[in-house]
Amino acid sequence: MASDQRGRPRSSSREALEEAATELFLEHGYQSTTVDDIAARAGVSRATFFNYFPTKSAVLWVEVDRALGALERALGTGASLAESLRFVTGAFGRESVPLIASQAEAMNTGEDVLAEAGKRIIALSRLVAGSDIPPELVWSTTGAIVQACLEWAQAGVARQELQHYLRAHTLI
Amino acid sequence: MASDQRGRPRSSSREALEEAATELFLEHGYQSTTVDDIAARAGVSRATFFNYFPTKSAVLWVEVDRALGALERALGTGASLAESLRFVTGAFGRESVPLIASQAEAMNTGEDVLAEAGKRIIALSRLVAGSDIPPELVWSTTGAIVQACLEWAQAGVARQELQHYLRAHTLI
DNA sequence: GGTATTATTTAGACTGCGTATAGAAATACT
DNA sequence: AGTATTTCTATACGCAGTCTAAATAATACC
Repeated sequence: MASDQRGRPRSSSREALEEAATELFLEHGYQSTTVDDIAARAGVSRATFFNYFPTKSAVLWVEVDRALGALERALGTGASLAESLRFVTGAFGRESVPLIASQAEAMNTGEDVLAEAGKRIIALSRLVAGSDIPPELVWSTTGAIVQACLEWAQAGVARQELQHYLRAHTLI
Repeated sequence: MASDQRGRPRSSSREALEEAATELFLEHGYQSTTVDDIAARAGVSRATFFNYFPTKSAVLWVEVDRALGALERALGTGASLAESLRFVTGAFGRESVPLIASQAEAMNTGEDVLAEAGKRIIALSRLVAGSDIPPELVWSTTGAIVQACLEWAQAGVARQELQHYLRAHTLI
C-alpha cells in the first residue's frame, strides 16, 4: 500500500474520495452529507470509502493526524518535545492550514466534529506525557500547544509560520 | 410501570437507568453494553432511556456535566474564574469522584469514551474563554484545570480536596 | 500469448446508536 | 367522577461502522 509522506499520487480512489467529501461538506455541511453521498460522487462504492478512511470524520482530519503521527515518530527517536515540535512544524508548517481549521464554520460542524477535535487534543496530551515534559505540566503544555495551533489557524492574511506561535508560548 | 423487578423499590426510571447502566458497564464493559441491555435491566423500554439521557455515554458524565453547568452559572454571575472554581469545588468537591474518573479502566472504555472526554475539555475551554482569563492563556489555563482534576481523580486513598490540586496549579 | 497471484473493489447483510411520531398508561387536577 | 398533563411504550426509520465472501481489476510469471 502506498502510504507515502509527501503528496504523491497514491490511490486515485482515495483522492477522489477526499475531493468528493470536501466538496460535499462545503456544499451541504458535514452533518447533511452521508458516506453514501461521498462514495457516489467519488464514483466508488460505500465499502471502498471505509477501505481508506476509518470514519466519516477522518477525512476532515488527515493533515492533523499526519502531523500527530510525525510528532510521535519524532519523539520516538528520543528527541525532546521542543525539538520534535520544531521538526514537525518544519516539515508541515509551510503547508496550507488543515481543512478542518480553516473551513470549520463553512461546514456547519456540530457536536460530533467537536468530539473529534477533543480526541486529537487527548492524543496530543499522551504524546506530551511521553516526552521530557514533567508529569505535572503535561496538560498545561498540551493546552499551550493547542492555543498556538489555534492562533495560527485562525490568523488571517497576516498568518506567520506555526513556529512563531509556538515560540510565543515558549514551547520551542 | 417500571418497578421493582429485583426486590428494590425504585423512586424513578432515571435512577433505575443510572444504576442499571453502572452495573452493566462494570460487569461487561462500556462497549459491550447496549442501550437495550440497560433498559432491560432497569425494567423500562429503550425509548425511556432516551427520555432521560441524550446518549448512551451521557450516563457516565452526569456528575461532570453537572459541575460544568454549575461553573457556567457561577461565571454568569460575573465572578472571576478563580472565584467560580472555588464555588463549584466547594459545592461538589466533597462528593465522590465522578464514576467516569474512578472506574474508567474497569469499564473497558475505548475511543468513544475518549471522544466524550474531549467534548468536556472543549466545553471547559469555552467557559474559560468567557471568563476573566486573557485570551492568550485560555488553553493553558484549561489544561491546568484538567491536570488538577486528573490528579484529584487518580489520587488513591490519600486524595485531598479538589481545591488542593487546583491551588497547586495556582488556579485559585 | 496465457495463467497464477495479488490487490482492489464490491454487494449485501448485520449490529447498534439516535431520532421521530403517535398512541397507551399512569398521575394530577378540579 | 372526568379531564388534562406527564410519562412510558411500540414501532419504524436513517445512518455509521463492521464483516464476509465474492467479483473484478492489476500484475507477475512462464
